[in-house]
Amino acid sequence: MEFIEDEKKMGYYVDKFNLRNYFREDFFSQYQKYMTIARFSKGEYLYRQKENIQYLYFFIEGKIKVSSVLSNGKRQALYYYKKFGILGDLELFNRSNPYTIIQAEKDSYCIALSLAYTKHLLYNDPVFLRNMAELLAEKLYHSSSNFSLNIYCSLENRLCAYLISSAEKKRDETGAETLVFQEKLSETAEILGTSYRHLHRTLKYLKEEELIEKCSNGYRIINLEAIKQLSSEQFI
Amino acid sequence: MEFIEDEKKMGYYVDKFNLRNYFREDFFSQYQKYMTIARFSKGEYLYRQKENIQYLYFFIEGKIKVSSVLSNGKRQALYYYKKFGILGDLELFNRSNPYTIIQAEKDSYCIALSLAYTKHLLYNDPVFLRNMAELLAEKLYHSSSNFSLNIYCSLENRLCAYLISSAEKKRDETGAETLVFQEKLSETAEILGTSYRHLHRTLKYLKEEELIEKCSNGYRIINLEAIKQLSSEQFI
DNA sequence: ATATTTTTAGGACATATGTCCTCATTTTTA
DNA sequence: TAAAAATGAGGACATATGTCCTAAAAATAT
Repeated sequence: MEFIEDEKKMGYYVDKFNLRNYFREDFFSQYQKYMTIARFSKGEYLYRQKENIQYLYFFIEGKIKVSSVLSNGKRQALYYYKKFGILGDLELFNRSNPYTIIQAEKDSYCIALSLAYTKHLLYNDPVFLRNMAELLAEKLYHSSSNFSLNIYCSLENRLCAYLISSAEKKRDETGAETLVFQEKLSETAEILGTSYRHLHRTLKYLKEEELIEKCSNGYRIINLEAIKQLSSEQFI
Repeated sequence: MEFIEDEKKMGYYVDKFNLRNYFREDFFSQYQKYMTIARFSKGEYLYRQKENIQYLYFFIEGKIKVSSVLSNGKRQALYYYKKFGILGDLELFNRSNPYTIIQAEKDSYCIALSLAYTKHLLYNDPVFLRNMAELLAEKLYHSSSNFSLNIYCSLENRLCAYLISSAEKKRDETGAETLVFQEKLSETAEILGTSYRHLHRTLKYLKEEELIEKCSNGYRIINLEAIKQLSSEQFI
């Protein structure tokens, strides 16, 4: 990690992502003293297992992977940060040391809030604490849903849910707008907790059933309704 | 739910479970005005989906099941409250309405804190908020670990982890202390997210490998080391 | 432009797990 | 105590998913 001193850019981000909203208004100037822009190179760790947390990060740009690690060395990807988000909430409040690794997948930028001199203030800042509780509640809900989804639904269902959540609108040759899925398949397999082989097999089924079709750089969704039905609309 | 007015018992529980520690000391008397003992009959719901949360509960006694519901009507048990714990944290902070059902499995007692008149105070009580954040962080960590465990480990591994966590010390005929697992198998299958059939098959394997043995009212662990090894020591 | 690496594609086979049954045993209810 | 219901036990078979390989296609480096 390297720090980038750039007050102007910093101010820009503070406004863009409404960072003031995360804290008590009258505390903010205190916190601001300990905020810097941080840059992580591809592959670098933001937090490692059993390390004490030193910074809370507001993710700005790049791509960051959260995964848990098993003793056989395998990693289960839990989440990817691609849009704005907060990193370190779990680590800040969880006293036991979680077996989680957070690593930059691309060069990434965050706003780092050093905890050394601000922790006591943050622990007495109800706005911040409420935001953290909401964030954690949201992540918990996401994690529980995911857990149930994994237990009850076959990969076909989970894949459909994932297709919907990560496909993006693109124009095809004819100029029509369609949803196209362009993630790397190995990464998708990791997120879905399955083998590449099986993911591929399942994509083939969906192709054969004409719900998706292969296109130059990914898969195009051609029967969105059917995919929605197969996906997590499993949840009431 | 029925309320039980019993100031004496209430005071006893407040002390026994250190409920004062969950709040700002000088706010506590305010909260106390809105606390009562609540009794739920077997089968009754504490929270249902899409209902607004009215009480935060401190679970005292009985047994309460948390589960998520899929559209096919199936429920995935997520957690059982058997010892002291707090209910409603997720519901209090999660704005979206989660697909979660919380139901008493046995007649149960809680201390109910009505939120109608205390919410604004709780939202400005850093001690409470910090406790909630810690609780949510712990639950999130538990849920994520569970998720990874489910994805990477076969039922044999998960079952071993569960055996360890829920077996209890008992004396056998000779007076020696051993660990005995006495949960209902159908319930265990639900928690582990598997079919009764497969759970049973897996217990049989463990029996054949002489890690456990059938005893009058459950299974006795006879090779704890081996079970530990198969279990979540999967986690580094 | 060619060589090298990464990604996509899929065959063959083994294993984990689910569904559906049947029956014995235990617990609960009448 | 007898009848009914719940729980435990397990056979047979189908399906989901994993592992291991091999090869084509695409992306990247030399």
